[in-house]
Amino acid sequence: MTNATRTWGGTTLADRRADRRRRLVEAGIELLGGGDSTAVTVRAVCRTARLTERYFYESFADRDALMLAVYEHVAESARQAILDAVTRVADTDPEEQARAAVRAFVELLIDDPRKGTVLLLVPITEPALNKRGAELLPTFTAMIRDRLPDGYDDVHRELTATSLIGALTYLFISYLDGSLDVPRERLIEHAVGMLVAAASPPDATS
Amino acid sequence: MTNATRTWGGTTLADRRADRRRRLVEAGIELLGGGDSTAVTVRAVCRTARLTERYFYESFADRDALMLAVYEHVAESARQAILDAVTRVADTDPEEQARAAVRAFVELLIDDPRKGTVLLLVPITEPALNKRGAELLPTFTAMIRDRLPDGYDDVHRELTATSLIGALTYLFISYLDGSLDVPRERLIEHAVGMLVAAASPPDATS
DNA sequence: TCCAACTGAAAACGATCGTTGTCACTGTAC
DNA sequence: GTACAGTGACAACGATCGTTTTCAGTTGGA
Repeated sequence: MTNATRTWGGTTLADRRADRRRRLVEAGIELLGGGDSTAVTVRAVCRTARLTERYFYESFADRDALMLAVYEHVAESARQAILDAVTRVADTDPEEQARAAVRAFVELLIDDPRKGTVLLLVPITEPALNKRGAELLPTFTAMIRDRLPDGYDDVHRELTATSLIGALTYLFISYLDGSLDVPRERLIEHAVGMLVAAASPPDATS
Repeated sequence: MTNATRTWGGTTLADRRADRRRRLVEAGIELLGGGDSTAVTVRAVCRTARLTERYFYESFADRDALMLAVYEHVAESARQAILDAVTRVADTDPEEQARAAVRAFVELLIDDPRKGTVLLLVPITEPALNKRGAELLPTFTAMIRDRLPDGYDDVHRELTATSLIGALTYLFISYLDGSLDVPRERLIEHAVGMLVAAASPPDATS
């Protein structure tokens, strides 16, 4: 049996367990960030984290549990980054808030492209995440749909929100893998422009 | 040694070989259409095609060769469907041509959702296709980029074309997996509307 | 000091995969 | 009818994977 209070090497068991878990998740990000989810084997994760398989199953029931934890960890950091950026400019107009959100997201991807890959590519790639994991994009879609003006019917709002998320996702993916070679500021401005245009109420157009 | 002219069961060797290859590709579409590329094992393909492994390697050097052939087959059918639809209305205005192209593509997806999955989802999923196979989306992107009005600079056109492809792709993916529950005609009209709006020259906007 | 908890490395197990090889059988040409 | 190309079912091989187990060493509390 284990003893959570007993100290070992200056730390408690719970601390060491948490540290090992953190290293495993970080190793998962590192490997999953390469874009090839088949490279994320239990052995590779353990080797990257400099741990043995025994400690893998100390923190995760199976490989899928790690996948889920990795995705959730990255998604949570993205949510936090966006939320922080928006609340930091909560007293400005909606366009400025959209700009702050997009900028925070893009800078997160640039600071750590692995996270961008995990966030945008892996939910589609990995069967373990197809069902339970890929809830970030639908969440964003619903957020945008609910912020669209009332001038349109529900179908139009759903179509517009879905289109926006698809456009933003593909923009970021292309920017990440280098196939979209544009200045960062132009990318941000374009993304913000689409959001703002969609948020403005309909006037003369159909 | 083989003898291509000798008849067997009323057909020549070349005919039987071609027929077996066709059945293998069809089995690949069937399995890959499920969205899980790991389900496409050599054994599963052969079982679906009611052939044995020996005939698999008669037509394909290895598993990746089949993957490529499946993708190319589906992509070619999509290209043909779009091209046929556009040429059929070659004498109408560009908006009507865009409508015909989108309608042809959407109807292809509806007639055979497996093809839509292969076309839109698999190039990202399957490592064997990440490099060589996924050339359909960049091709479409370039096609759209070159058809955008001259009023913008190259960066804007690149951003707009990429956004459009991303939006269309995600729209179709969402429509295919049922998460975008809208009437088919609305989907087509929305897609056409985006294309037409992007193709119209800039006026008062930046 | 002694014992039990903890650690690290690696072997082992069963499953599945891609790929190749074997073997008995069937239809066709001569 | 005999030899042989073609066929179909399946075993076999080596590799890799997820997962479990073993085992020798190390650390800290009693």
